[in-house]
Amino acid sequence: MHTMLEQHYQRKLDDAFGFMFEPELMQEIIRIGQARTFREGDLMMDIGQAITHLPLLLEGAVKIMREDSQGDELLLYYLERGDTCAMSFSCCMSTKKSRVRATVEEDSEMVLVPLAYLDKWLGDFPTWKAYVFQSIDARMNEFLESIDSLAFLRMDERLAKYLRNKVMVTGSMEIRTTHQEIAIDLHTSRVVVSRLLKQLEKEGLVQLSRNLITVRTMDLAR
Amino acid sequence: MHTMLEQHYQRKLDDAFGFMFEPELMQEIIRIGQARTFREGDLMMDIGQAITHLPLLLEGAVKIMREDSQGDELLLYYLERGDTCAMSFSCCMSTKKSRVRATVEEDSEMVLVPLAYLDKWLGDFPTWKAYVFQSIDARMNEFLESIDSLAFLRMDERLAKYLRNKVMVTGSMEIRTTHQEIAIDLHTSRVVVSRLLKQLEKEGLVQLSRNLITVRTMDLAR
DNA sequence: CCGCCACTGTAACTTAGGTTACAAGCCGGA
DNA sequence: TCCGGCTTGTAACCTAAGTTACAGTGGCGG
Repeated sequence: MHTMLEQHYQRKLDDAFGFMFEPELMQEIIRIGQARTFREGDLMMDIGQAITHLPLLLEGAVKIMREDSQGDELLLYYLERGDTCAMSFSCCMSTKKSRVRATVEEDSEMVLVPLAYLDKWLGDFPTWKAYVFQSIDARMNEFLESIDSLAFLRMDERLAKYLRNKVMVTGSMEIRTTHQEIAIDLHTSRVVVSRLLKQLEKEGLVQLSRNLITVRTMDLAR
Repeated sequence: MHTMLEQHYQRKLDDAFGFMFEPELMQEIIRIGQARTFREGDLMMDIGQAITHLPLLLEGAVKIMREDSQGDELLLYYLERGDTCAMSFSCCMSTKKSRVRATVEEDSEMVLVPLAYLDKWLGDFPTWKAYVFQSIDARMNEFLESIDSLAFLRMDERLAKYLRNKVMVTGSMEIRTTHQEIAIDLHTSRVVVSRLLKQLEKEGLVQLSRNLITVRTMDLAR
């Protein structure tokens, strides 16, 4: 049995989705959804794990990664406020197993909706349908972006793009991370990242210190 | 004004989609769709071109490629009988511009449905909805496959995978193409392809001759 | 305050893959 | 039949990126 979302979450839900969903759908989400809070570093979903709910992100950031059989990883994209996992839609019709890993990048709040409702709402709420297809579109674009980067860019360009993206997602020019972290996200080695970062520093584009990269210009290469 | 699909296409439509769509939907497609035939090498759709119709493939194969601003290309996947362009679904809600190039790999027949009907049918026909989401799921999987290959495989493994895939799509162990063609699809250089193919030949996995690669075993490197 | 550990810098080396160059074979058309 | 263009093979070379090794440094816990 369900209890309605508490005020705190209702307000945030409204901030993130109120402008796009019709009131009846918002009511439905409040009635059905379960609120969840995650802390930075939490593993929200792993590869192969069964998908049972759709997350609607109210706050924070979630990092979506791919991993191969050898344990090699690659960052795909971030989910932010107003986003959801577009792959759940199609999973819900077929596999129901996650093909990606989702870890919490910044403390996050979200509302979880059981998969069963997704389909029902498609017919009931036009704004839900629009949101679903818009999410799928956004994710397909992210995939194409990833493919472009991997196929067409050199590592220094991928690094610059990564930093730019990180600034966008966090909204800060101060990137608090280690070279090792970046190496994992880009699927390269720490030494390579240090080398290329040092190059960017020599060009005056960033400033390096321990656990911190300060971006000096969004003009980062290109 | 529309004329109904002629018998020839109706039969093929039934072969490719009859088992999955309800009769009312098949009737609707026959009433609305326009049949088209393309020849090998034809450019069906280019990047930036407006999307107005959804293609339902009855026969043949269509190669989907990505291109960057410098004109560098990369093969994404093939569409075959029973397939459709999943990206059109989401395009239809937003951009309406193609982000990929579609060229005809083998002479193809298809039925084109104006985008306006996609949305309508979603509500009217459960099998259509299932097909749409299953197509999206399949394409997302292809994207993840591409990303995995680019991020985690060496060029020799990507080449082997490419050849395996080509055998699957064409249903023949004889691959009629040039090293240059392969180089474009994998976004590498002809010399590299020749080098690696020669290696595969030395290992007894393929046999090379002019404009022809004969695959000797589907065991092509794992 | 000391010692440890995580993080960073850098050198030296290796390797995959891209580039240039050229020779030779095949094939179709004049 | 001969020419020219497309295709393939291969060598020699270059560059980006991965690897190994090690030194220095900053911060935190004991």
